[in-house]
Amino acid sequence: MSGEVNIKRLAQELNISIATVSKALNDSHEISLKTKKRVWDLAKALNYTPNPAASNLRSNKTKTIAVIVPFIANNFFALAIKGIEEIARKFSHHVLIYQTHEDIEMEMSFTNSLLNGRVDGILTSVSSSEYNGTYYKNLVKKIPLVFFDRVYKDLDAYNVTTDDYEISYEATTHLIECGCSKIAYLYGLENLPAGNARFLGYKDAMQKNGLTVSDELVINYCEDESQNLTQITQLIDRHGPDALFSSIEEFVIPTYTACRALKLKIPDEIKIISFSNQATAQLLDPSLTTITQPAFEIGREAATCLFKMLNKKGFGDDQDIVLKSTLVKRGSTGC
Amino acid sequence: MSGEVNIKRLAQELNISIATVSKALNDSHEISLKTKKRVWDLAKALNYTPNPAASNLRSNKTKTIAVIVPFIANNFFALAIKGIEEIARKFSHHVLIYQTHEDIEMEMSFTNSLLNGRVDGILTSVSSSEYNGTYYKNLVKKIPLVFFDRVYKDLDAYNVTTDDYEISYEATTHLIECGCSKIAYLYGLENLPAGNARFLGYKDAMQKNGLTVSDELVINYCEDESQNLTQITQLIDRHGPDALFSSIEEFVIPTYTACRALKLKIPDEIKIISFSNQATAQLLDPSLTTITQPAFEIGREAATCLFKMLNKKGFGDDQDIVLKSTLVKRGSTGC
DNA sequence: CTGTTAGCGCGTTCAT
DNA sequence: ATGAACGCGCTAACAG
Repeated sequence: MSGEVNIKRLAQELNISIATVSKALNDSHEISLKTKKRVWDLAKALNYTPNPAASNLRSNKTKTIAVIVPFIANNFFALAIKGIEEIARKFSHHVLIYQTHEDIEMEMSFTNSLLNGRVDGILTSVSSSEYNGTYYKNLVKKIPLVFFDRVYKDLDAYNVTTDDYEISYEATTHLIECGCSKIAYLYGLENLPAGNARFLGYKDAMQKNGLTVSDELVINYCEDESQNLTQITQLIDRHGPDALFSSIEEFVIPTYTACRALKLKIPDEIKIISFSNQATAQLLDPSLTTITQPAFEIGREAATCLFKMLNKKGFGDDQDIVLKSTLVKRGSTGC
Repeated sequence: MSGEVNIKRLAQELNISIATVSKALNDSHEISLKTKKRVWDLAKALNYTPNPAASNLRSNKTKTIAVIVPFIANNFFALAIKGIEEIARKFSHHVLIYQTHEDIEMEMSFTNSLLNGRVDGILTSVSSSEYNGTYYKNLVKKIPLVFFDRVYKDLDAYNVTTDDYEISYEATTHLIECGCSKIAYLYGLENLPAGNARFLGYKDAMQKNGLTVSDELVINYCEDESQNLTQITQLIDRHGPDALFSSIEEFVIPTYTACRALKLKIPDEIKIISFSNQATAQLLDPSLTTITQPAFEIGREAATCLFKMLNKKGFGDDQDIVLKSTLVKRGSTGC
């Protein structure tokens, strides 16, 4: 019944002008309370909701933000998105999702398609496949943008990250204190600041403790998952490390699979530590010592940051928000 | 530079009318190829993209779909969303995400906010907290809607589900063939067809094999996770089942925690089987026998189904798409 | 306090 | 083959 219900319709039924209805709906102070009430009541009765396209067109605001991530089906990003969604709802905004599959071409294609006013702002965790600083340098001038977790440094944009260097340093030191001296490093996110910082934290901790960092003990993540298993198995076979430091969660399954296949006792014969969420860790026995990033909070912080930009409540001059990760010590490091 | 670029601007620069530009951009057959080329070239040169709000307003199409799920940070839904996003991109559509936290009020509030033309269609996996058939009965008349995984039956809407009954029957039979006779059931999604079907599959398999289904061996999922652990521990303590059938992944961690605490050897003293994704199962040792739903494919199928509706390529009269789950047999059932 | 008017950018008549 | 004119639903400037 009743076709579409818009302000015109409300105006007709109430015998007042369209403009008055519009103002009343927006609770303008230049409309009498009596008129407002009449409008509100009818609006509610007819289940009126403003047409978003029309008001976007007019106001240049979409009440929509976009989230661009490498993957959705990933513990970290799924949690981050959850956080973003909750903040967005608090600000009555809608959330568009895009996944790049680590493909920078797709990433650019998505962001470009968002520059025509489809969204008010963008939250992005960039692809690790390649580094295109100049592209983003231009982009941040065109649309409010916040980087989270996977960021581009030196860009005059807001970054929400975690203390990758510090926590890696701490974790490595922990392994050393547990008696390890030959610690292999499973290197992920090599093209990104986060990956580099993690590796640096490991290296510095090693050197600080008089241990040598050898290339032979470092494996780089390979998208072909079976390759990772092979690499890890070979590394253990050939060099017999007494610990494995996995810098990304993707290494956890191949690491455990390799240790099981080689019948290595964890933590007696080899200790393991990994960046990983808690749920994954809880499933392992003996439980894995983890570095857990506050993914949910990162999402919330990043979104909050974006909404501050949108509301032009320009905050301090600090463009970097750094959240703390947690080193959750468990059985697998044996202390 | 150059302010906004819209068809007006293109028209001015080319000294032709706005209408011609509009038609050229839409590749209308009433425009000469020569003119089209000029328009396309300039459009590309100026990086023109149509203003979505304006074209939505005019065409009543948004090229956007909404996905409503209970949780985002959940293996199943994250994978389903991944599938949806991929299909949406294939059809050049954007994807809005909403999470209900199993709250039916929020669910209704979201869907209501989408009825004013913000999206072309909705994909939803409904909340398990309560059943509101009449609400959805009306809703499906107002907007193209596809239910996936968590559906409302008898609604004259398209449903994409899995073979819950059959796979539960199969899994229970497998346990029985492994020698189990006292199989406890961890009941999830009690308010939904999927939950009921899973339970029924278990019950039927039990009865078919002459085993009794006792209330004492059934636990209902409790949102307070610690409660689940307590319940499971007590159940094992008091009734000593020889197998646990977990009907939702959320039961896996408390189940394993309980068995570890009670020092029960899996699978020698107790066998475990659970609905769960493969990644989770791989982390467990001895590995968990799982019922794995094709989450990614469910997402893809549901989205494909929605786009068929949108393109009015009305398909067969079959409103239900049922995908097959997989029983991945592993060590934990001992055969 | 209320109404009139003029667009926002685009697509679609209907003329020419 | 091209253009003029109108309107989608809403907001904002200005008048009264």
